[in-house]
Amino acid sequence: MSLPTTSFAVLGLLSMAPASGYEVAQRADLSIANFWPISKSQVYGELQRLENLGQVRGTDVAQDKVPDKRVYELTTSGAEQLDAWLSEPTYEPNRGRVAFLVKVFFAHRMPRDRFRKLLERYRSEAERERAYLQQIVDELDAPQAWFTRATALYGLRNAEATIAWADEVTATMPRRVRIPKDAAERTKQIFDRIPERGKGR
Amino acid sequence: MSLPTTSFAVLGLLSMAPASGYEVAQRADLSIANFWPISKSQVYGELQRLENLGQVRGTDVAQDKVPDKRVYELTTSGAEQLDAWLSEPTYEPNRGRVAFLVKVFFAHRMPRDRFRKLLERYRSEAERERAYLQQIVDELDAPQAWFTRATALYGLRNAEATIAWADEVTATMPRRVRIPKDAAERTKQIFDRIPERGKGR
DNA sequence: GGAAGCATGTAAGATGTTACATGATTAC
DNA sequence: GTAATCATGTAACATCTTACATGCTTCC
Repeated sequence: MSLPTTSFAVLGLLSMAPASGYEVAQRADLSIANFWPISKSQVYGELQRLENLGQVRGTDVAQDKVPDKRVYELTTSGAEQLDAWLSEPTYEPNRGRVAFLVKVFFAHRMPRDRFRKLLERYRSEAERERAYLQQIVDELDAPQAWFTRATALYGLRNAEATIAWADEVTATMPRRVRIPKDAAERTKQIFDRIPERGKGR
Repeated sequence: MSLPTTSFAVLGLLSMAPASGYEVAQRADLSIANFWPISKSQVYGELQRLENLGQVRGTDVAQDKVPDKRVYELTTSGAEQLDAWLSEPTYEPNRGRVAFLVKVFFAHRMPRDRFRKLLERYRSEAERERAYLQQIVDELDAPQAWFTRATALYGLRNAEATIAWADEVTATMPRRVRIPKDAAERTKQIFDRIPERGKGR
């Protein structure tokens, strides 16, 4: 029974310093949210599960003015699990879902100009993303921040690639495309010719 | 009450030709699975919902040797909904989740060599992906396949970017990195300096 | 002094995945 | 002649998101 990535993300966040659920959620938002967002409720759920599994230990802390809280810290077992997971290769089962590509795939159904607009819009969003990540990368130009910077750089490079892609397809977009009735069949045949991945799982 | 991307994906797949749930699932696997995977059970669920909403119409078809099936087709309303969705800009709420980056983010916890290996491994998976997509892009070099090709190209360009990123970080990886105790605080401060996105939703 | 935000969390619901069921048919 | 695959699907479960609850404090 293996845990999802989110569990290990929570362990990782706790490894920085003990924290309440609220604080873990906040920390997640300020660190890994760009490539692994976690909602508040998920954090609470994970903490409970991890406590039952003996990987974190929670202690109630009374406060006045604000509600009491339960502060969690890693147990040695938890730290071990985290480290084991970190150094295992990742299968990456969640292949990137990109809703926009669904639109592209069926875009022959819409007027060409409209599609052009969509693409432009998508490009501009990617550009915003790029600028945002560029800022972060710049801010993180310090040796102790190397790992964090590397994650931002990943996003940055991919944003750049997305922008380049938008330009590339905009440039090569044909005036009109006739989709034959048997498109489904044809696509099937094409994928049948391709080995290695088309097939299940 | 707006529907998720998956619903529209199913509408799109039916727009190619009427099909049973089984066939829709198969079609999904052979077409959009690389950027929007849908499991069989999800297809059945969606078809039912869409039928209740009057966007598809199902008719039972008896067969011998194989089980009877229910074949679905778009209604006019369904086609309209699909087209409306297609030409709306996409918010893209599911920001790409990349589990590997969680490992990178906490990689200061592991020996440098081990991390190097991980990165190498990740790179080689990206390379396999790249090769796979390159094949598809090559096969799809025909005018009627332009849209499909564009989607594969997206994946290809991103795979290339990922490979380049792996090389880039491998090259600049420092020998040793000391993570200060107050790393969490510092990161917070950095993100506080960055406008526009650090803050929730 | 009312609205918004902070500091805790819980509950309900939507989405997505994995495992199961079943009879025919092809594959070795 | 057993094992895998096809052609239908259903059921159970795990994950993730959105909305709600509550008392204090700060903002305008």
